[in-house]
Amino acid sequence: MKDTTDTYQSELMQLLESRGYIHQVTDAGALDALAAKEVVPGYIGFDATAPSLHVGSLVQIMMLRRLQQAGHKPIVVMGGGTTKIGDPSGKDESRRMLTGDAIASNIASIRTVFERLLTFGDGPSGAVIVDNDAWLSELGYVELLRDVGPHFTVNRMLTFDSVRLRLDREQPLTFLEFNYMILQAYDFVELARRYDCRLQMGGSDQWGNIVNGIELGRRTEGRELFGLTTPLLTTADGAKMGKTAAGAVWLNDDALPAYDFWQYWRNCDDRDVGRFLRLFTDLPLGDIAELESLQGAEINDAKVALANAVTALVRGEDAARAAEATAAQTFDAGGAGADLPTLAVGAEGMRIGAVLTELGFTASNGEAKRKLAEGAVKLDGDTISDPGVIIAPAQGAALKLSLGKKKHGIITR
RNA sequence: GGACAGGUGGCCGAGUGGUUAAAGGCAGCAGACUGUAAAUCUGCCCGCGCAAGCGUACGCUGGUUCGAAUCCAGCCCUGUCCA
Repeated sequence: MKDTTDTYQSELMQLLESRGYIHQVTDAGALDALAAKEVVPGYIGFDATAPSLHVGSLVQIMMLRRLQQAGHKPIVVMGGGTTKIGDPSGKDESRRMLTGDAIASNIASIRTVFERLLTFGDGPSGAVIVDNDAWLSELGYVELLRDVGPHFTVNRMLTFDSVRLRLDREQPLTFLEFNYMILQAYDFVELARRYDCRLQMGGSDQWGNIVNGIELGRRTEGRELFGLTTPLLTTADGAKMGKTAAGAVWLNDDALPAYDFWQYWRNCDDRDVGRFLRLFTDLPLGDIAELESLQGAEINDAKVALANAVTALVRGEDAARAAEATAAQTFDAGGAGADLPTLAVGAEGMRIGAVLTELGFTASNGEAKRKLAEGAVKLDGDTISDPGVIIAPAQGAALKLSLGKKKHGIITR
């Protein structure tokens, strides 16, 4: 499963392997051979529990992009149907169920990101997006039992981690959730029927679900299907990707400002730069090797390149350029860039603590006062420590308010 | 159904009647050092209030007491063992 880069024939497998996407593959040799001779439609399923996906899902999205770059057909499966059930994997508790309306609106919103990263169309390698609710909700119970039921033994289902963990801990696992793995397996088979889909990809935690689909496909359709998982992505200091104290790093424009998105990448750990460049940008491997080899402070150039490239992909070129320009003005020139968060106050001004909280720099008035006392707050470069200060910019003027070195905002009237 | 053990701040985990907004650790924020990195050291770390101060908080509900996270009763939940 490793060190096979040289032996892969297909562009797809070479691309995935060389950029670090592959954790496990069901039958790497056969998949390689298939991808070398024909267009392979492949899919990844996405959750519809929130109006935006976050950085934690970006590897999967990029993998679909790679699939398309290698000439194959990416299928985005929105889990409208399965979201009604909730994947029990990796959780102790049941997920709350969403209404159909909420799911539909989440899907519409999530879709915008895919439109940036994939090329949709009817061509052989045109991306498609489908909602598994389309077939799952029409499934007849008796029909499903008869077609799929005989191929799953409860004995085996009980051995899956997602199920076993709950049972071992005597936590309830509802019948509804117990069926999740069956529906996901069914998805794969249904996609094989409708789109000739041969490959399912996903995070390493999806391995069991993916293998189920492959087996179901072999038993019901007599077809060989393939599965491929990515390594579990963590940052160099061991945290899951995409979550910061301030919240998730959302992909959608309206869920997180582009400047903050850019900063997330700009501030990544030195040790992550090369890996992230390979996974999340289209830069050629040669360029990446060069950026990665930068030492000391120069590695910051690589971080900027990373932030620019990822932001351009996910948010668009303009957003990336604006974010970079703002960062340069703010950090290098000590000024204030246009992309910084801005707050307009009335003629009567606003107490400084309230301004900090309003900008989202501090969580409460109390925290704002503590930061003032610590000497962390600067107004136009001058440290402010008196919580009684009222900020009231003159008409048309703009003041730069900073908390620490990284959080900067603009106050206008 | 029975017997034990336990439910404390974002997480882990001390605390068995007052001096406890609650030790310690992790996470987080800020300062120093740097490179908007890591590591290290230092400070902060429930909310409201300019402030004096006030309000909430130790599973839930009631009780004892001048005073309870700490004692009592009932209930809910979790873990381990028995049936």
